Amino acid sequence: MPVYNSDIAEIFEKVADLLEIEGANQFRVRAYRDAARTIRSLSRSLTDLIEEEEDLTELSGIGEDLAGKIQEIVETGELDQLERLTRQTPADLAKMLEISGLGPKRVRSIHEDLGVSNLKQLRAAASEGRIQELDGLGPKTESKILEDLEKRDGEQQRTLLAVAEEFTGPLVEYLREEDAVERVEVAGSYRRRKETVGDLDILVISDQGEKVAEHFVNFEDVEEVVSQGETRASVVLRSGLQVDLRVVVEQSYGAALMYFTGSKAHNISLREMAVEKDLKINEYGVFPADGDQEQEDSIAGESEQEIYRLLDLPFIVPELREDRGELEAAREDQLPELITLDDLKGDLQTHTQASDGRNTLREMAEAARELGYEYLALTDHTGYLGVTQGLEGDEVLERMEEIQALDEELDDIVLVKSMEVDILEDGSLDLPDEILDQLDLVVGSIHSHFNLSREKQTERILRAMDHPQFNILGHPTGRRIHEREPYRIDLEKVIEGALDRGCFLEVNAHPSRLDLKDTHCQLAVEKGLKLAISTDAHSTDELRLMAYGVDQARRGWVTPDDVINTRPWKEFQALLNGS
DNA sequence: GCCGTTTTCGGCCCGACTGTTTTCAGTCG
Repeated sequence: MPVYNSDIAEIFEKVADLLEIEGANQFRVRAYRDAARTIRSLSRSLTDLIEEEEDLTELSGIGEDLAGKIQEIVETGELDQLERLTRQTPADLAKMLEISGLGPKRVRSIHEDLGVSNLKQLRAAASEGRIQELDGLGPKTESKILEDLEKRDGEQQRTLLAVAEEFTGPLVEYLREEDAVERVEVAGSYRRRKETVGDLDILVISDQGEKVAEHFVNFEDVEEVVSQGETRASVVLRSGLQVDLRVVVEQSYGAALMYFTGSKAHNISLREMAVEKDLKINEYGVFPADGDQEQEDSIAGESEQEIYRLLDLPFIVPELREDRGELEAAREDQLPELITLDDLKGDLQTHTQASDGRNTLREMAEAARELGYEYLALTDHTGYLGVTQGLEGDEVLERMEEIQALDEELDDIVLVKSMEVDILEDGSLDLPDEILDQLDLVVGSIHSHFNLSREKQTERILRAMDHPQFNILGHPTGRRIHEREPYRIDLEKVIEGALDRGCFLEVNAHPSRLDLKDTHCQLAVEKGLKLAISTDAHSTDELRLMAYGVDQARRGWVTPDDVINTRPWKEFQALLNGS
């Protein structure tokens, strides 16, 4: 049973929770959390790194001790320290940390003074009024705990970026209606273009914070006001999405935008760099470390550029601000020139009415032409999938003739004869060779037998890529965010296999797929593999989803050169033919 | 527990809001 990075990160997070409740040194707790974060954002598996005898202490936030603990987890699947901790402190206490308003101190006191060890007992204690008897806690906190416990039944989760965007427009527009509002920016993971957002972080420039906060909490979609002050406020919308508002004056715009964009890890690293230069960064600006904090003493803060410059760094785009090596790269002037939407010359996975799409071939072609594409691959499904009414045998050949005919008619866009071919359980392709030979582009995808072992699934994909006509592996891990886990594969082997065979991996741009994900893109690029960014559009409207694929690729450090469909048609064609 | 162009010991990002207090601890982002 292989141990995954996420397993190790989870163990470290549990250790951190329990240590925190025990009242351990906060910096020691932070070390475990930092390590967990580093591990989660790693593109390579720790199991492999250990196998190759790499030095784990090279990783940021991993020292001798934690490297040893990682080794222990990889070898035994568990961590002795965690077992010991759970004997002292019930592991269920950690769940109480998730209740808003409860941190380690309060959880500890509730446990020690009331004997409460799990959420059920917490609910009982709260409804019996025993919580408010404790020192430093009162009736308000108690009723808030009860409220949160009730709400948890409908488990809140992160919101897809594309869904969050729907809520953002009207809210931003509403904020602008208030005269005191000079400028509105949506920051946070939204600005970093993360695939999901936990909440929305909105920055407003104004010198009348209180007025703006008041206007904000009166938005028609607000269900609950969590907090409200002179410079910040938090609300929960009817959709369940939390929105945090922060108001600062113009002179602090850059500092506040940086602070509110995050990531938290990136900001902490920046602040540490500032400390080394005897400076202090907060959301109002950059100040001398020991000086006053009056606004006029600010050395920088109006723009993000200015703050980076003060730290001898070039501007770092929000998508890279994850503390995943961007600061080191910036210091060495090695930041990648990231791909943009404009770089793409074509879409390489689309569907029409011929299988499960909504529009006709012609409608798709015209929509792609309007987007300014040079080429478009029409990749309807093959027959294996009953539900999608894929094409078989002669139908495929007829289809290719249709594509060719329309291609000849339209002289300003190339229509690529292609199919999304099912990869069958044994790794063979769902079309006979003589038909595959007729295609200009083959996208191979897995749509069945998701539960094979990691070895078998990897082998299946490698065998499919062995076929000389195979070009692009569609949605390589098969995940659907919040809906379906990725199938188990050894992605590193798949990437190396693709390199060996002259194949490419897809970055599927659909907002609920985004597959490859950001760290996978980064791994592929590091290994020198080229990617295809495709929408998997099932209608003309969905061709516009390309932007999400580009966002994801940018988060994965992808440059235009790393992507095959940034090439003009002739070059692209040559690339497919392996030259 | 990690880490080092002042350090191998002594630091470790920074501020707002709430609820409970009567000056602040705890929580949160």
